[in-house]
Amino acid sequence: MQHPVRNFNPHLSVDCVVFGFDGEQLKVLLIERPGSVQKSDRNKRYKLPGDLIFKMENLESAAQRVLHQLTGLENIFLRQFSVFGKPDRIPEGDDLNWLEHSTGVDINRVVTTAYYSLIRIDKSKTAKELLHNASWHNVNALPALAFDHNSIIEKGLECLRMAIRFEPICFELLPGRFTVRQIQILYEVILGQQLDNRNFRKKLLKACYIEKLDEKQSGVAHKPANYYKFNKKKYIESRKDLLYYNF
Amino acid sequence: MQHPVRNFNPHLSVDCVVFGFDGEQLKVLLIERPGSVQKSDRNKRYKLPGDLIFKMENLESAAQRVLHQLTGLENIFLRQFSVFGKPDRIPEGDDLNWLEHSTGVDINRVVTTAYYSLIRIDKSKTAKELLHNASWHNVNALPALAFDHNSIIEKGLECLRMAIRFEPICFELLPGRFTVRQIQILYEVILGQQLDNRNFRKKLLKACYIEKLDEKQSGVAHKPANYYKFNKKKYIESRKDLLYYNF
DNA sequence: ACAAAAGTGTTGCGATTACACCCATGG
DNA sequence: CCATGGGTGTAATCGCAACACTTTTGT
Repeated sequence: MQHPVRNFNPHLSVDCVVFGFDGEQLKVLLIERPGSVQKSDRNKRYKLPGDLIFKMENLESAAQRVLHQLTGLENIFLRQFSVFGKPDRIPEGDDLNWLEHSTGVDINRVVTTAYYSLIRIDKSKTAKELLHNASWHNVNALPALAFDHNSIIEKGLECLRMAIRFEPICFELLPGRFTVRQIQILYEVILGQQLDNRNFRKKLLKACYIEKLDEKQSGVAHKPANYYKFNKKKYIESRKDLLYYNF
Repeated sequence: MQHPVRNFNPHLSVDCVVFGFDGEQLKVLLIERPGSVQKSDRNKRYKLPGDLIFKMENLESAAQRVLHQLTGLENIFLRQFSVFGKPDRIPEGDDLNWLEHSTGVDINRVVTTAYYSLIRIDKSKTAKELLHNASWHNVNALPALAFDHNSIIEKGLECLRMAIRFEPICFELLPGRFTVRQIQILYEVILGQQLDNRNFRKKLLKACYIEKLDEKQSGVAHKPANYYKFNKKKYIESRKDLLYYNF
């Protein structure tokens, strides 16, 4: 938002649902709008990270730009999942005023392309280092957000749920080495359901791209868990001879 | 495209991949651009049906509008599947010239929201009744299209393939009553693979929303096939107690 | 020794696959 | 009576779900 006004396309934006996992809960990264704390929309002072795009900017680049500014990371895992373009999605009044004020652009309608993004909380700037107005929120306990951002998150989460059934993208949320338990909890919080640990383990470990490391937890007051890593190359190889449709 | 120029939003369009099924092949509806037959882009004279959207128009309404003009149908089955927004997706030159000329709008970049749509060929206007410049093309033998429309179709088809594995949306492509064989061929052409007819039949008919009718084919030189219909109400009912995630 | 989480196998069931012949009709 | 596609059943296999106890460590 520090860019010259004339470079923005006033009709197009991107919004990012940034998921993170702290080991227990699925988190979403929200921005607190600076000017909005005072008034009646106190309960809508949070929004998704996002921005208008530059006139000649790629949509995905715009999303990467927004996330880079926010987290300091590059090449973030991003997936486009929907477009939100109802003419009234930005209600007249405070939301609109804020947007026009903060972008300096006369806006009559914005279509936003929504991405979800998976990042490792430990790799991104820590809470204190994040831009002062960004913070992680539990996905199950979100405040009422600006614009239609609650529904964008809802839909993004649905798409994430669908996606993890088919592709091992969860690993984007985990540190490079992890225990089976960690992934299981991650699946559980994303799917919103408990999983049987024996069956989960079997299913997970039979995948050739999950590599057992020669390292164990230490300093824990119980049997230490083995560490594993995700081997992306093997995964991509294995996809080649995978038949998709089991009809 | 017969609307006053000033109502268009010059940055936003919708494009529709309209699928149809003639009993043998999966078809896509393409538009022939009027002015473009003469020159070097003779091989790119086809495009997807689509249009810029009005300044205050809903994206999906815009898609419905485009399809209504084209086919005469209302309430067409539509599903948004992606956004295409690379700044260079409309190459400088003929494509751009044509677009600026035909819309009367000065365009520097268009982001298009892509929908796929399923229609019953028999319900839509017949080939002769369709706007003179629209025609059905075999999805496996498409010409080189304008803009990035070939990749839009490709992705739309992928999404359709994914979708029919989970939802009985195929019926949108079939007449109200149909034989098992017809659906099987439809699945086969969408998935691009042969299916065992005994297994297919079992799987299909155990679904409670496929209703056997008291009608048979007549006038065929073999055992006449029974007709079935799709009961949408029963389908929606049955979804309620369906558990999605079989993890 | 105790608490706490890691790790391990088996069995039954339901779903999926593979596969070949008889049936009803029109010509 | 023949050609054509419609319609049917079974057996083997695979994958999934359910389920409880032993192991390893720190305190």
